[in-house]
This record gives sequence, C-alpha cells and structure tokens, in this order.
Amino acid sequence: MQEAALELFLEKSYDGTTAAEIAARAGVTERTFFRHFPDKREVLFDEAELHARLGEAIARAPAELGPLRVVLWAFEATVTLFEENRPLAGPAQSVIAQTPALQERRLAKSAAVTRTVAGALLGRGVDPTVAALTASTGMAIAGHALGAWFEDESVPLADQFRRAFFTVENMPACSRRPTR
Amino acid sequence: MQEAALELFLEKSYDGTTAAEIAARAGVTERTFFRHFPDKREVLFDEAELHARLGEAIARAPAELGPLRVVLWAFEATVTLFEENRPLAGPAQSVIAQTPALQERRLAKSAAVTRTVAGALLGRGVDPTVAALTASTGMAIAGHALGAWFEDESVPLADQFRRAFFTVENMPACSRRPTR
DNA sequence: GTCTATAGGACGATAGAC
DNA sequence: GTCTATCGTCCTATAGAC
Repeated sequence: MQEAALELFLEKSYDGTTAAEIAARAGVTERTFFRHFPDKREVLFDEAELHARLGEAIARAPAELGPLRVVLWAFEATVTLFEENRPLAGPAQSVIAQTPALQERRLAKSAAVTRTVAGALLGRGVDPTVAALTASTGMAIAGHALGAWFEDESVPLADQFRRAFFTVENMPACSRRPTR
Repeated sequence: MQEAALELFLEKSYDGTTAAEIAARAGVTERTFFRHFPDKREVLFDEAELHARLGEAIARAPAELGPLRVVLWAFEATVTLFEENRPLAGPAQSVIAQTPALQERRLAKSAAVTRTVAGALLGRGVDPTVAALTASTGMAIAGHALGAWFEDESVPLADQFRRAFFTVENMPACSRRPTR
C-alpha cells in the first residue's frame, strides 16, 4: 500500500494523486485506506520501529557514556533499519522535499522521535533540561547525517553519524567565544 | 479577523469552528478568508515581523560575539515584539497545544525561523555547519524560554532568554564526557 | 489602463459520522 | 461501506486605487 502510494507520487505528484487512486492500485477501497492511515500523509511515514530501537538502545548504552555519546550510540544501533528501508526511503525523501504538507509532517515525526530520545535519556537519570537539549541537538546532528547519506550513497550511514557527531564535539567552544 | 478566529477557537474549539463561521464573525465571506490565509491554520500564525527583527539583529550584533551569543542577542532584541503580542499569543498557545494540526504548523513555522537564523549567521561569515547547528540549538533554547514565559508571566522574557542560554553555556561538557 | 480586494457559484478531495 | 460536511481551489465579475 505504501509502495502503491509512492509509485503514484513519483509518477504524478503528491497533490495530483488522490487517496482513491492509491487505494485502487493497492486493490482496496478508499475507506480501507483511511482505516490504515489516519490521513493521506501518513502513508509515507512509518517510524514505530525507529522509536523502539532508539529507546531500547539508549536504555542499554554503556553507563560511562555522556548524554550526546549515548545518542550517537543509539543511532549507530539503527543503521541497519535505515539501510533496509533505503530503497523506499530515498524516493520518499524526494517526494517529501517537493511537498510542503509532507515536510510539515516530517517535522512532526521528527519532534516525536526527539521526545522519545529525551524520555529515554531521562530514564538514564539525565537532568531534564540536559536531556531535552541533548535530544534536540542529537536529532539535529542525526538529521544532518541522514541528509548527507541520502545525497551520497557511497559513504556508509554509520560513518556519516560518527562524522557529524564528532564535528560537533570538536567544535571549539562555538557557544562561548567569538570564532575569529 | 485573527481575533475573530481566536475568539471562536476559545469558545468552541479549533476543529469545531468552520472557516465560514470565522469569516461571518469578521464580516467577510468564506472566500475572502481563504484569500488572506492560504489555509485555516495560518490565521493563528503571523511571524513576518519576527523574521525581520531576528535577521536584522543578527546582522548588527557586535562582532566580538560568538555564534550562540549572537542568537541570544537577537532574541533579546525581539522581546518587545513578543510582549506586545502576548495578550493574543497566550490564548493562541493554549489553542495550539490542544490541536495536533496546529502543533504541526507551529513546528513548520519554527523551522522557517531556524532557517532565517542560520542564514543570518552565514551572512556573518559563520561556517555553514556551525551556523546550522547553532541555529537549531539556539531555537531549542529560545523555545524553552518562551515555554517557561507562557507558563509564568511574572518573570520577564528577557530574563528567561538569558537564563536558558546561560544554562546551556555552563552545561559542563555535556557532549563529551560521562556526567557522573 | 492596470492592479488589487471582494464576492459568488461550483466543485473535487479529504476525512469523519453513521 | 455509504453518506456527508468541510476544506480549499478554479473561474468569473464588480468596485475602487493609483
């Protein structure tokens, strides 16, 4: 069903494709479509597994890691998930990039993942403010890495994650002093 | 027109209020409503001024400030804007908090502001990656401060901004080492 | 004349009620 | 599964500003 939708979005466009058409191609009725997906946009987002994997990985990360390192560890634990979905996710990204309504939904999904990450950090005893901020920062970094990965398939996602996180860690006190 | 919408949203609810009702109360037709606002959600968001103020302030911030300090400087320059809008923004926040569709739109608006901030930092010659990350972090901090301000009107917004930013600056290497 | 704001009617699609 | 309301768009027309 998601595949049928993605095909149609690529052939025509998101806005030019009706929910009825998606349903027809998938061999179900329009009503059934809206039973599975609360709205048309959801057909491109399926992140239940990601939440589970991240939450679990954060809980099980080595005790000696600092908060942001924990988030990196967790994202490293999700690379297989992303790699498995890459064939569908790549085209999906391009559709999303062209559709404001979908970009909005993606932000909402990203915010939900951020909450999951922050919650999992809290579960490790991290201070609430630090947890919230680390989650935001970590998501921004991971998003950056994912963007780079979608643009250039040749460098492995795990490397992108590590590179992005280390860039931030080595950022010379960017918060405090003038850069020049 | 925005006022009419907000009144109705508070009386009934966002979902329970039709665009036609808003238009009627504002003394225009439904069609006119949609000419001013591309969709129903936009009636609660008006951030053109914020973009302008932030962009300008970042451009004019003292040269000796580091990137995150520049962002703090810029938000300090917007407190009057927020304070002026507070009477409408307060109720608006509560409506948004109860409505998923509006939360989504707010995230989109916030992302747009983030892009403006990142762009303005670029204009100061800040490294692109640092600019993007500083903008994300700064927005997360500012959002935190604004949230606190909406919850407790008694402490001035400027203080909330400074407090939140300084909390981050003084966060002892939260990125790198274990916290304990 | 041109450009902009308002209005009217009709209509397809989404999404929710029954 | 059927029915229906609401959102949001398309087209056309009128009135005023400049």
